Amino acid sequence: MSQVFKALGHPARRRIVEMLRAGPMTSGDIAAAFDDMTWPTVTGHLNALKDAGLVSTEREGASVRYRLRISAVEEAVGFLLELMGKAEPATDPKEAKNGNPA
Amino acid sequence: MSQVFKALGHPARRRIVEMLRAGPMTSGDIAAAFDDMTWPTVTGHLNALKDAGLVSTEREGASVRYRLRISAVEEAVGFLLELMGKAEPATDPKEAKNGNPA
DNA sequence: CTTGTAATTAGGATTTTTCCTAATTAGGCT
DNA sequence: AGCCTAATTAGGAAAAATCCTAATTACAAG
Repeated sequence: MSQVFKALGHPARRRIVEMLRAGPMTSGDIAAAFDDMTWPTVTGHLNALKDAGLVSTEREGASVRYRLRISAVEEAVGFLLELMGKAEPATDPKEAKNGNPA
Repeated sequence: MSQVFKALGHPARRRIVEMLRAGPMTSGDIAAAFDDMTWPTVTGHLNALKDAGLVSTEREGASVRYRLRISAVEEAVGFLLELMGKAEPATDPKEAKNGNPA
């Protein structure tokens, strides 16, 4: 969970996931959209997003396609909605930490 | 927006906002809930949350009460829902503070 | 004013993040 | 093979985050 929020804490990475909302893109296309940073820097951000589970990759010939993983977004949404009182805490045995009188 | 996500990227700070969901608390009560970090460290986290707009403060005698600011949470939710295709992009006057209709 | 409690700020050591250039891996093509 | 494009890794400098102890501010009560 920390990694997801941390990943979204950087403007460049938010911009990337926004771009991916329209559909998968290759590293090159993503990197080309940033004229203010180098390709390796973009790769670094993509790695951060991947480590957070926010994107997945598929190789396509010489290129690599990055795809948004909605399920990771849903996790974060769940936490926030719960914070707003609009969702119940996950009754997962794993992460249930708070006694929530809903 | 970066500050909100960054703030939520730390487990201690997520735990604090979760605690505040039940209602406002004083610094002392919050700090007392963390036996693994010192009071100044907790203050640091509270400052981060405040800078992000996630909490507000009111002095109450010698104590200071921290209150969760739902509106900041809503902003973040808006971004994520939009990412999931379940909400329209905010009518983007640069950085819409509050004016997000439904 | 002095003392005690609540809370924050100051200063600094350590770790992590960020972002560059240079080098490298991976794949396609002739 | 050799070469070109696509993409990532390596290495390191600079900046930011983390978290401590010590000092300080804010407030209430005697």
